[in-house]
Amino acid sequence: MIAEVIVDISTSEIDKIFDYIAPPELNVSVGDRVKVPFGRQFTEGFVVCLKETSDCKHPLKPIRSKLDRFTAILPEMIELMHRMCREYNLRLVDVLRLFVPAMMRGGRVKEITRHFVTLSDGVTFETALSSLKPNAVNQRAVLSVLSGGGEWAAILGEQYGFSAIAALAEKGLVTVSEVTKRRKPNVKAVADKAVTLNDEQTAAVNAILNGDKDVNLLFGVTGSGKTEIYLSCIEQMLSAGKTAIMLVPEISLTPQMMGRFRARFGDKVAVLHSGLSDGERYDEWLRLLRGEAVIAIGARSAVFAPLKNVGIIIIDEEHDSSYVSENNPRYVTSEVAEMRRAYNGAKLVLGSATPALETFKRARDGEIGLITLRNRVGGVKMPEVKVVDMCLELRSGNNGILSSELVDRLDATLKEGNQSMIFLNRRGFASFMICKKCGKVMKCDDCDVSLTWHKEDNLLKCHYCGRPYVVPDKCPACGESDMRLGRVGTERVIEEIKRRFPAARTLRMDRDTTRKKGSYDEILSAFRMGEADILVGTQMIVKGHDFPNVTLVGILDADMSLYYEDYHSAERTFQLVTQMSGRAGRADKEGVVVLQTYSPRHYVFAYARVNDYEGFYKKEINIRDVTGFPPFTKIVRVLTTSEDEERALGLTKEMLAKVRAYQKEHPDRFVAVAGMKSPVKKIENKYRYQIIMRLTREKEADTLLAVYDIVNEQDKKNASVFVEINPQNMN
DNA sequence: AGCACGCCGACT
DNA sequence: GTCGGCGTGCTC
Repeated sequence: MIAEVIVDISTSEIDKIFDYIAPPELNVSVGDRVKVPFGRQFTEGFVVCLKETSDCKHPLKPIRSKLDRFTAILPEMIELMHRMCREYNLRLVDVLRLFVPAMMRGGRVKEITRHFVTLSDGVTFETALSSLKPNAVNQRAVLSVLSGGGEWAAILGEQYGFSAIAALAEKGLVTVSEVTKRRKPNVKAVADKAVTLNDEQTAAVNAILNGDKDVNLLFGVTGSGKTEIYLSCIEQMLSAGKTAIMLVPEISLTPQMMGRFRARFGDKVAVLHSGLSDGERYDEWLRLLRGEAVIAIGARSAVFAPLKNVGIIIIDEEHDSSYVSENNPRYVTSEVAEMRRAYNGAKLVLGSATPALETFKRARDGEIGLITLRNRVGGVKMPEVKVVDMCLELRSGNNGILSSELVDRLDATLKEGNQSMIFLNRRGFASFMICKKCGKVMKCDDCDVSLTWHKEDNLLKCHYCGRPYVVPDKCPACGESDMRLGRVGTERVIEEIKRRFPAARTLRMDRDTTRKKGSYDEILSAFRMGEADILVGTQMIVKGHDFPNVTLVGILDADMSLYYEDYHSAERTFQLVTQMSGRAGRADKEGVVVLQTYSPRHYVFAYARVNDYEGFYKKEINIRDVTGFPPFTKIVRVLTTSEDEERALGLTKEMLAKVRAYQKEHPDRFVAVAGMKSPVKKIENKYRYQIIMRLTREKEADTLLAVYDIVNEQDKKNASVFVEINPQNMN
């Protein structure tokens, strides 16, 4: 028997299938991890196929051994690997590595074994006791503990001494057995109220499970009870003997969220997220593989959960950008979910209050089902949104960060004893240029996208067509010379608040204050417990946490994401404002949102103010259509990195020439092609150059393959090239 | 990724 | 004369 093996070394030169002899006594099967001789050493590898003959010219070497007692990779996942490699032009190994816990590779797995003591077979408490000397006090004590069932040797030993256990074992009265113990993440179940679904929810569950579409968008405002629908769907799938995968954004994987699943499903749930130790992660993964757990809940990588017979995959907050992995094996979670769904004939649910434009378009086009939830559970009202024009503030003499409206409301909220949240929209490192007087933002004439300031050459550049612009010394619209680069920090906001409200207790949450593990939850629970009046933070305070006493939400510099250099910016801003608004107010307390902007008349705010997603969608999708951006086109970025700048530049130029030649042959397939330095020129001592192109829908799959071919045929010594479709950011 | 093979400079 | 520099080529 011949085994096709993929060796666990991540280099493009080695990323191919190698044939090995599979000795019959090893009983190798597809999906096993094996140790194989490779060159002059031994390496780990994955068996991806078994066959009778090999067409390899060299003599084959035999597989040395199996690495695990179980088959680590399901046949379904081997097929998924091939599909992902084709789709995203990835390395086989890189994809396989996604399928197994990192700790398993390189022989680092340690199953914790503990010694468990029981009375030996055929020995009763009484007979054992009678055979002991009366002065064997500790041995007698151990026996009395064991009469009520077994106990861990560590616990018995600590209390009565290990010699007592050894003595009893010596006499054959007790048996010490090695038991593998699972490290279970500490998840406390929270009280799971027996909830009866309302009519809308019942209809949704029915549509998901029995509707004519296998993929459904569950579109419902925050608070419309989506989680309850998920739980109910999963419950029904389990009783039909199927398994389930529940995906949530990393940041929403809070103890409360997991607690709810644990309360409903107990040990059938396995949790997979970055907060687990390697050991916990491995054990949870193994519980899924062995079928001891049948629900996987986790962040995007949980889409690779080793579950057989998947009945339903749910992606909550479907629009969240964390579902697209940023680098190396780059994949889009919903697309992978669709592949697994198709394999198993399962259901796929995409849930969101603010779906990605592309998803909503698919639903409107009838490609996937659309299930709309119109009502909030308990009839909670959406808060009132006040849009404050910061240009007016400036003109009336307030050039601070906080508008007078926000200051007044903060004051009132403090006096009422309620809490406020202030959200600072500071994303990425890119800076745009804005006029402090009229709010004019520098944009590309060709692309209608904000320009980004490049420090090294002091130029404004368009990230989509590469066109450079000179930094203006005065505003082209109003002549004002006070142009600024947008960017404020959370520290400055806190300072400002301290200055105005010395008595207010504040908490700050951003990347700096949450660096330490667990500090994220600490800050949030401190705020929930009322230990502070005002929480100031970046993106991370946005996600679904319930703070019953928050009645005021301030959004500073809403323009920051509006004029962020990519075409998503309006969509992102809408999502942010909508979600942030969802934090203000509860059934018994009405909430207010103060939104500060230099562009008060921007259509995003007009729709966000009244929570009109569909209105926003119609407007935005039309703009995308006219300007030729996704979902009507595909943006492809070919990023080349190398420690040698000349090498990166040379490779980029070479590939650019080939792309241009291809473009000449098929002009109808391209909107634009440009080559440039990456906005962040150097990361980890590697120079970065990129080619950005926009593909029309005309034979886009073929064009993409052609681009992959151009990349793959390049000699990539001392450099690496990777292709990204619709990148989330272009640093 | 490793590791060997291979062909040129300063050392006991 | 040798030890050792790391360029490049191969791994079923």
